Amino acid sequence: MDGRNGVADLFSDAVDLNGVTIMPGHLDRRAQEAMLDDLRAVAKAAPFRQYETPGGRQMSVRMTAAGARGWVTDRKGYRYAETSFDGSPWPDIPASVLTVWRQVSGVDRDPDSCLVNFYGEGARMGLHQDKDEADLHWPVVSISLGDDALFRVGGVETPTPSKSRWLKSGDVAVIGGAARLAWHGIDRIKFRSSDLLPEGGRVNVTLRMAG
DNA sequence: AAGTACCA
DNA sequence: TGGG
Repeated sequence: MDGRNGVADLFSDAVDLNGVTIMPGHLDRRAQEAMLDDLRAVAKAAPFRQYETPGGRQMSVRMTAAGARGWVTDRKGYRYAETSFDGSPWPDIPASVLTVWRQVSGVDRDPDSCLVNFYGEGARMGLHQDKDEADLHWPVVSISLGDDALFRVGGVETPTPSKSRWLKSGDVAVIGGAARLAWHGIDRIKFRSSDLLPEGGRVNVTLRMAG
């Protein structure tokens, strides 16, 4: 085991960041625009909202989801929920998003959860582990759209030492294998560094098996 | 418990 | 700006 995801070998320009595989420029502009259209439809059905952490602090990132389960948080804790806060089921995961999972995840089962995170000006996400999923052997796939984002990846046991890299629109990352529980976060974005979103900001899509 | 401030 |  070299600490990378096996799928990295299929992509010649893959970059390793503490065991997380990044595929720069995986999606071309046309694919990014098509996916963004699909995500706007998701957000229309299940609007972005700002969640509160169990400690009572507001997250700067706005979130929604698609698929059977979406991640939510409030003062009671983090959890996956089968409905959004208004009680309606999450929209279906768009086909454009599932296509990316099938290309890079290295597994033959489709994800049941697609989290959609919007980073406006000044938004960030502190270092954390994705460990609320029922079975931690499935990978997590992350797709970046819009503004550049400084992605930080630490270790599996501890957040530090960490390495960082600027993610660009169209980059795809796989958090799996030995790095599945790696600490990771977004230090900051370069607001309006991309013109994909006319309103500015970054959309991050993550695919996973939650249940 | 997915937060910031702040330091070099 | 990177990092603890």
